[in-house]
Amino acid sequence: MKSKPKKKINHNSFLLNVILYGIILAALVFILKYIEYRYIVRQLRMEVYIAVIASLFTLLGIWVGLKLINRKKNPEVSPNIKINQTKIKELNISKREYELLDLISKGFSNQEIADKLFISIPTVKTHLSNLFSKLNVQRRTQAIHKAKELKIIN
Amino acid sequence: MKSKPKKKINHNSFLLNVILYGIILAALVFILKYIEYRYIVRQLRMEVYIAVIASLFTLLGIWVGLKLINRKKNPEVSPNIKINQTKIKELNISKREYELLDLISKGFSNQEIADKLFISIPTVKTHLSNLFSKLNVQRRTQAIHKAKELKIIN
DNA sequence: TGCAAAATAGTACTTTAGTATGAACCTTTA
DNA sequence: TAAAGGTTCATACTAAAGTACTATTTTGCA
Repeated sequence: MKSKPKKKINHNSFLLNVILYGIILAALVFILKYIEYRYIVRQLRMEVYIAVIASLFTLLGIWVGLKLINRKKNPEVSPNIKINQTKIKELNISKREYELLDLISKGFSNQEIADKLFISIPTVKTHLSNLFSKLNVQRRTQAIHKAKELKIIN
Repeated sequence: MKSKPKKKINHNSFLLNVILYGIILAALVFILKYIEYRYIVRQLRMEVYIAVIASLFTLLGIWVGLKLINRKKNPEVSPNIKINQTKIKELNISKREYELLDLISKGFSNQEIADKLFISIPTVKTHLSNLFSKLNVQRRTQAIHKAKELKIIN
């Protein structure tokens, strides 16, 4: 085991890990077969045999599960959370309102939003006013804070 | 299997899951034993037998691994990033100014901040005005956005 | 101890934000 | 086709935020 040449894994390729897992699995099967033929009385110790295999492969499975999770987590870079679309619908926030919510969270003023979206300032105010009601807040900063808490914006 | 009374799991207790896993494991072992005595020619199909057990328990292990991860992940709430203290010093943001920055990011108005810190509104405005200069912004929403980008607040 | 930075406060002003109300217009759908 | 929801705009307000000074008091540190 120790004399086995180290396989260097310097990039997190999914395929590599699958292959590695396959090799380990195959190796374990052969080891078990080997043990079977040498030490185990076939009929009597079946339960033990099963338990050993089950435990080993459970651990392997846990390891694989953790690996898979890490693969998913790291590329997130963490500040980007999946947006809770359900909550948005639940609060009856319209597409346009959500658009404005996103813009105020980026620090734009009503004037800048109006220019950006080619609408008038009163329209911006109307949208925001409605949005604030739906979020149950009074100020844009509160809206931003609450929206982040509810995971409806990043 | 289908007639089995549903076990309602309404709280995510660790112990419960461990017990549940134990039960499932035990059940699988028994099922396998049963299959063994009925359908499998003992000596010849050993490899198949091992493969089945290994696969099943690997899947179980993956499931358990994912469960364990979820238990660990959710309490993280994830948006908490390490704050870049260096950047704060670099921008010459004072302790009080940083305090105000944190409060505006939580949606508080000048009046609320004044009440909370037992200072006057003009003082709040002075601090914020100075803070905005240092962050090179004009509005509190911009300040919040920029501060998050610079990782000096969460 | 004395100085610089920080914290506090004030006045006066401009700008931006937010509320309330009414209304027109456009899709979508019952 | 009429109702409903969404988007748009307007007016007239009030409230909050932000700027630009000046000035006093604290406080940390060389």
